[in-house]
Order: sequence, then structure tokens, then C-alpha cells
Amino acid sequence: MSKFFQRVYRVVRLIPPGKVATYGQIAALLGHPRAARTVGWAMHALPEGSDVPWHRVINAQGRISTSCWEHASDLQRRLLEAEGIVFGPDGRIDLTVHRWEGLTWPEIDALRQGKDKDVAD
DNA sequence: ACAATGACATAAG
DNA sequence: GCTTATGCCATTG
Repeated sequence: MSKFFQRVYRVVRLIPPGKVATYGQIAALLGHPRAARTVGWAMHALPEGSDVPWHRVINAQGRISTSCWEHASDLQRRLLEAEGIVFGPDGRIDLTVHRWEGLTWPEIDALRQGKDKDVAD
């Protein structure tokens, strides 16, 4: 497991219930604004027993991006709805309401501090 | 090291 | 709004 993945997981874990973040957003928080695809890859590679709220990570359109049958989109939707996320009539999420923006630069800095310290959870 | 891949993002048709 | 095409980045064979 690369450190990038670990960092991705670390950030995703910080997403509070009822909020969602986009792949690009997470990538940006990690210092790689264009590594959204890699973030998605990290989600796909998530270990089953992980405590990472992967369901709170969606694409920039506010839609479920999963294309894997093993990680069914309806499962993700169910998890999100269970946290209070409201889906639009066409299955979209209102990012202006549910978008996670609680992570500020100080917090990002804190993450960067711990990045070399411990990557294993 | 090169080529292919993928839960993305954005622009264009 | 949906489908294509291009760019990006890290992982994997």
C-alpha cells in the first residue's frame, strides 16, 4: 500500500457524517489537485475491513461513480441516505449543501505533519 | 523504463 | 443531458 493511498484514507476518514467530498477535492487536499483518478483507485483498492467512509466520496457531479458490481452504487447511496444525504430526483447530490468543506489549511498542515510519522492505521 | 489501466475532471460535440 | 476526447497521476504487469 502506497503512502498516497494511506493519505487518501486518512483524509476520507475526516469527512464527517452527512457530508460528501469529491475525488478531486481530496486529491487537492493531498497536494495533488490532478490526482483525482488516483484517489478513485485508492477507493477501489480499499481493504474490506477498513474504517474508511468511502461512500462519502463522490465525483464532481454529485453522483455515484462506482462502476464495480462488487461495490454497488445502490449500496453507497443507501449508506449516504442513512447519514442524511439528500439525493435529487435524478440521483444527484446537492453539493452546495452536502459538500464537505470543514478541512481548512491549518488542518491540512496538521495532516502533512503526520504524513511521514505514521501511515499505517 | 514503457504501456496499459482506472470509483476522476473538464471541455467540446 | 449524454457521449467523446484529452489531460492527470499513481499503480501494476
